[in-house]
Amino acid sequence: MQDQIAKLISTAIDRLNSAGSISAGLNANVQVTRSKDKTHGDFACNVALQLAKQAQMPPRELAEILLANMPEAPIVAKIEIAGPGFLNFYIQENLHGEVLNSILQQQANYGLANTYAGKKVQIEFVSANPTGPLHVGHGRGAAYGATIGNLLAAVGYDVQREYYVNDAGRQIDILSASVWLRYLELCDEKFTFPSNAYQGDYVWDIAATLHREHGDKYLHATKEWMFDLPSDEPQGGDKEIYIDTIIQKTKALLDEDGYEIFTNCALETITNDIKDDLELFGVHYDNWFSEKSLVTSNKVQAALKILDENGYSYIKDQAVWFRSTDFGDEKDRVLVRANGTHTYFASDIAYHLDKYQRGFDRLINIWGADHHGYITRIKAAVEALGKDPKALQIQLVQFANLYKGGEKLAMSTRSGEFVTLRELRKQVGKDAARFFYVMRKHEQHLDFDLDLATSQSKDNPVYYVQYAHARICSIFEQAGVDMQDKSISDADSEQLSNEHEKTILKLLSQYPENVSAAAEKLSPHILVNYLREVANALHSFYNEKENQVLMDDIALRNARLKLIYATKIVINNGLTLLDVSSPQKM
RNA sequence: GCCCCGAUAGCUCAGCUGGAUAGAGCGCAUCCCUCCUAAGGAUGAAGUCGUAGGUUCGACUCCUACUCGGGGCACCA
Repeated sequence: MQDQIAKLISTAIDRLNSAGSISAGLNANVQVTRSKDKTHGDFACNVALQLAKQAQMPPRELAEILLANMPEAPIVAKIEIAGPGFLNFYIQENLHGEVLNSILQQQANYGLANTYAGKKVQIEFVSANPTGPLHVGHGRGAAYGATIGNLLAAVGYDVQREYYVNDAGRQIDILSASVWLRYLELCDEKFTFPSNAYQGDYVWDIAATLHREHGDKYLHATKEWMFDLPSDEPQGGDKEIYIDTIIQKTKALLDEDGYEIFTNCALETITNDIKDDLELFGVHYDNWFSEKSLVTSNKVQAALKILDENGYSYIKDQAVWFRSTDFGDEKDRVLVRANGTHTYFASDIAYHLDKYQRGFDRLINIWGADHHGYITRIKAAVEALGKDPKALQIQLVQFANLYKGGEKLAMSTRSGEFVTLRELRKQVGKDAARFFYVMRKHEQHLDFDLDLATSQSKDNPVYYVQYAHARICSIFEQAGVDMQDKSISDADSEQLSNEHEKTILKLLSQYPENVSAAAEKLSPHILVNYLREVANALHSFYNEKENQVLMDDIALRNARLKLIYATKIVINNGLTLLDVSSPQKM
């Protein structure tokens, strides 16, 4: 409808230009917006204000001329000029009810668009290190990424959701050593656990599995390795140096095969745990990409070679550096350390090269806000590899703070005292968690109120929206009418004439544009706010006594059933995009 | 020091790529079930849109400086 109106205006402008009645040729991108205020009609256009200068005449006068030159259109009831020169469009009354027919026909497809049909987008998100269970900090990225995926699919994109598994590197070595040490403790060895090792209980669990399967096979008495060690942090030493030494000892004592058994068991256990967690959180991936695979297939080497060939790397202090300052970075970055191992950055470069080679039209990375310093360097690398950095979009998600009883809950990963995503899900449920995580703009800090998320009242936005859906189902149950019944789809929507009904009709017609706006801006909160508005309109309608749906006037009753059925479809479609359920009963 | 995000009603936040009297929820005050789930609804009070300039016919929205929060600046990932 907006497009049709925009066309009317463009036509008017074209006519003026070709008639030469205005000295300067007018040139504008016509924007038609929904009127905020009912007294301003359904749609408004400010083009006369924009073009006033070009046309060298007062905006109101220009608006008059445009209006006079506008072609007739059956959908428009009337056009008014208002305020400083706005053109206000009123849509034919009977057209408002048309939206119900299209919703009932399209059902789950209502609101979907094919704007980006044929385009491939990849979204990489969460990608937490497989060194422990997901915690609530990862939850927001997971919810955001999954929802963005749904939204982009809704506007036609072919979406691939990917998790980059950091199954190589130092963190994994720390994990393997941590497991081995716990294993030793299970073998009744006594020593002080390193301060920088992974402390969580899940490490014990993995160690227990290995101990059950292999008995004492990998036991080495404490005195075999507890010598020539630097001091740990609590003793005034460096915890990093200390743990690195422990890793070397672990590798030496276990030899390659034994070490691999510990690493693989830890990785497999934790990765499966993460996968389960995400599945239960309604987050599904199309691909799990292994960092290790980049190493074993020599893709890291290959990527570094390209950088070198393009003249963007050099050797200094026995390390290989990337000349990222050529692309605006504040300093050059190390690719290969003096000790010969490549940095995380190096494999990440290879990973991004691989993504580009897989032929996506668009790449989206979702990172925690703490990684923002990394953006310049990865974009620099992409450019140095000869790829277009503009195809890569990095969305930063700010932190979420949990509140309970008005108190902020603290959390830290390494200490093992964190709230896991699993605990959160068990406490507030998947629906509330997913909804709350995307309720706010992603670049805004999020206060996640656990008490509110679990409360069963209108204060809780999830319940509020879900309840609207349940209420509608309940009315149909009371009516004893099947939603699919022909009497509903054939009902005459012109029966719907009061303010509550009109408000709902208008809102329902706005669903598609809300979906595309949310997708366009990668902003699920737009959809969330919209659904709250729809729920509000429904509850408001419901509470008015004269809006009683179940009544003797069959024509009006059926029209209202049609209205709320369409509302149910829209709420369900919207909640589905958020991976939140639409209960029939509550 | 440099970089990113934020600052809008007492609180938590919207405000659509500048537009017509700045919106919602909570909280507060008053009210609404012989009525389809009160897990709800209605009405009202409440804002110098962080500060100071600038661009514009028009600025919460764009630009500059500053103030205050949060985060980041590794041969960690």
